Amino acid sequence: MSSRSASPSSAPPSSGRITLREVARALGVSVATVSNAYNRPDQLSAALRERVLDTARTLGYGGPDPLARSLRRGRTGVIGVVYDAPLEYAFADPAAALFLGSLAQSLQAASLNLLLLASPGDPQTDPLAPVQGASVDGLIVYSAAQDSELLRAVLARSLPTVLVDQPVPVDQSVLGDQNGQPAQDHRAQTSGVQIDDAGGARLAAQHLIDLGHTHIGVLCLELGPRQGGGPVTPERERQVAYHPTAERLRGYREALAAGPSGTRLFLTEAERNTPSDGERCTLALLQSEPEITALLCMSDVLAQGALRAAHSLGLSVPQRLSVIGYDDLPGSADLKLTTVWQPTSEKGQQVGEAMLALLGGQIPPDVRLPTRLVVRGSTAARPKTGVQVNRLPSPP
Amino acid sequence: MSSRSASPSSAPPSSGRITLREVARALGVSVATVSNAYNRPDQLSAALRERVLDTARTLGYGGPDPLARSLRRGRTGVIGVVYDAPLEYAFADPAAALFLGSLAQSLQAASLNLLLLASPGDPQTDPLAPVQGASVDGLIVYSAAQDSELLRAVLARSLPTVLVDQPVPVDQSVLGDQNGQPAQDHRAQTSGVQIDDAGGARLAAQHLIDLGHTHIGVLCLELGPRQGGGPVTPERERQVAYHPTAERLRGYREALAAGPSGTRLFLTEAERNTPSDGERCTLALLQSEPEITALLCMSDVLAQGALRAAHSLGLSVPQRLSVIGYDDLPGSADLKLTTVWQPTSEKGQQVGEAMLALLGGQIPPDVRLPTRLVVRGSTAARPKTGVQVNRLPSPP
DNA sequence: CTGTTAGCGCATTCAA
DNA sequence: TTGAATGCGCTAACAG
Repeated sequence: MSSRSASPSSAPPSSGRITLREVARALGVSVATVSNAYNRPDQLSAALRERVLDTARTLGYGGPDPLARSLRRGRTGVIGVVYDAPLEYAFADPAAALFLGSLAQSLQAASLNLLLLASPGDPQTDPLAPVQGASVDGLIVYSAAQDSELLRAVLARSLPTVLVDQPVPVDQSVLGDQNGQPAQDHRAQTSGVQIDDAGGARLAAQHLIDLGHTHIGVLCLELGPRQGGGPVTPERERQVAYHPTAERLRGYREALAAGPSGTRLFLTEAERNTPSDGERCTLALLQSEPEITALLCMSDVLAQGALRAAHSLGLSVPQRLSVIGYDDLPGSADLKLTTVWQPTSEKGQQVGEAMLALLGGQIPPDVRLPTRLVVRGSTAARPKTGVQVNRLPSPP
Repeated sequence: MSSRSASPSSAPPSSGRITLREVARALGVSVATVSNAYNRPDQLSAALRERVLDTARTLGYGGPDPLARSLRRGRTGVIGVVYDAPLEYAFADPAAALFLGSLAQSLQAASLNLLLLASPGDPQTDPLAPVQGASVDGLIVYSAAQDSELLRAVLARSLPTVLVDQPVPVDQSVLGDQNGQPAQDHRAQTSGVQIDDAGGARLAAQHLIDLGHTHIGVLCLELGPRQGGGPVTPERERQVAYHPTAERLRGYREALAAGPSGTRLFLTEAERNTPSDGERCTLALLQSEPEITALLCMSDVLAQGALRAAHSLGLSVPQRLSVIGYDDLPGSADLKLTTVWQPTSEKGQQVGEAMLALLGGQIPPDVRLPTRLVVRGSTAARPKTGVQVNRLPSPP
């Protein structure tokens, strides 16, 4: 890759980058003095310090090497954010972007930067390599399947860790120690921040039930990593790997159980959290279940696709089809989307603060943030029975 | 912060983290062997390797310390992305998110991760510290004011660098060397990827002129870092610090110059690239210039705000007010927004590839990507003269 | 195949 | 105030 000479027994300022030592030598002072000029100005005279900084500039020395400094100090000033999906569409989700933005902001206050760690889509490379090999002071897990290798790898690093929208595993065996030596208890360094996923979902489903809907479609986020999408069988539903998905589903079911019997849910799983996938799922769902008059979407992004599908089908919203999202993205108001709001920015901030606390040696309590139903224009009472609800065109 | 004992002359496995050496000692082998077990499996017998890995696990050793490894190897596997704005709203811009996503994806192919480097909003901390102190193999500048301290600091690091939507400075003096020692020529390690900002802008303005509009409002992105926003005076216009803003403005002006005389532009500057700021600017602009029948927005985000403003003012789009955006975000199609498309994802990919090339010691040619006008439903011919175009309600 | 050695570039005791 | 010495934890020669 590079042809840099690697001479073990080398002449001093051989190639490329200038070091602190060379600056010291050029000035005839010790390395400690130069180091102090940068790190402890009070340890030398202002005049000398000025001289040091000056010749450093002259030599083109840009200050202490961050890497060496980190090694020596034992801190990197970097916090890793772990995704279990390729980053390409971590960013495609506005809710994720929002979260990251506020997280970054709260960490910046402590001069910490964010390192994005994503499992590569490429199955060649080890998906654990990023978390295992990152030089970071702490790790934030944005969404990892429960009981996954990835989560295990994160906890195995025994770094300050914050789990977002995901319970902190209590079982030490996640660390997979098999011999006598007990693994360190990661919980001392692990904290969690979650929203009331199930509660919000319950409110959403309740709202539709109150409006008289009896056949309700559900557009699910992924149930597990790299699975297919499509209709959700009961078995599949039992082994949901992503916690938010599981919780929202639970919320929907709870509302259903509390409502009039005879109401039914029709579940379908999106492959990705994108509008176009939401559209595709909606089309498929309405095709196979024409009696559906309302849709519960696990994200506003998916709901946006549902709205598109309704439009292309000529089904007016909310008269013929009610749609509810989740997240309440900025922009959802323009769409007049009824949805479940979650405090995305605050979540980012709380995560940042939890990390800061952990870094400071404290153990912050787990945080649980509320959700709310925001009723806008995309939901209405179920169309009267007897009317032909969905006139679906035959598939193209 | 922590009470870790720092004993210089210490007993071997004192506290906390296990090291490679301790694993070696526990096994009675040399450190090289343990290192090889991780890095060069072909250098030892499978059996021994297994034994090594086993006892490592037993001891709770999670593999070589990434930091020390980086120091030794001279590579970190991290690429820094530099913003000149607080990250909190770097993410708020979907175009930025899209770009970052595809960038991350293309870098992941080479097992590189992205470190987000933003100048803190907090004026206390040194805004250059992040770029100066980041342990990275390369730097990508997403948007920095021309001739800024920040840009200088980036180039001063003499790392492989890719400038996005921004010309590569040719003037060596940006490095600010004042003494005899000439600074290294950064251009050997610097490459640029841009879009045809001006061309797209020209098409947009041309489109409005062709439709007969004569009084055109312009919603500008920030002209320079941390400035006020509001009406743009000619002086301000002459010293635009952000290259894309300058180029788009130039494109608008070019179309104007080529069109019928008498057509006028009314410029206003947004403080931030957000819908609500776009809305605010639109309101202010239409208030002070009621003859405006069309708006050129420098981003779709701003255009979205313009649409909102038009809606709240009761001005129908496009009958009473034409609106053009810039970027063509996913979602803009749903808004039926006429806009200038740019290859955001491809840009990210090209930037990634340029960085990879630089890292490989090559010097990739600068890349220039095309833009296109996408005409949708938000633009139409200028309303007939004589009609009271804007009946503005008095300000609330 | 395995062990020894010499630093990567720096921050920090401690003695001067 | 300043300087000399000691690793942070690891990898890459090279010698055995």
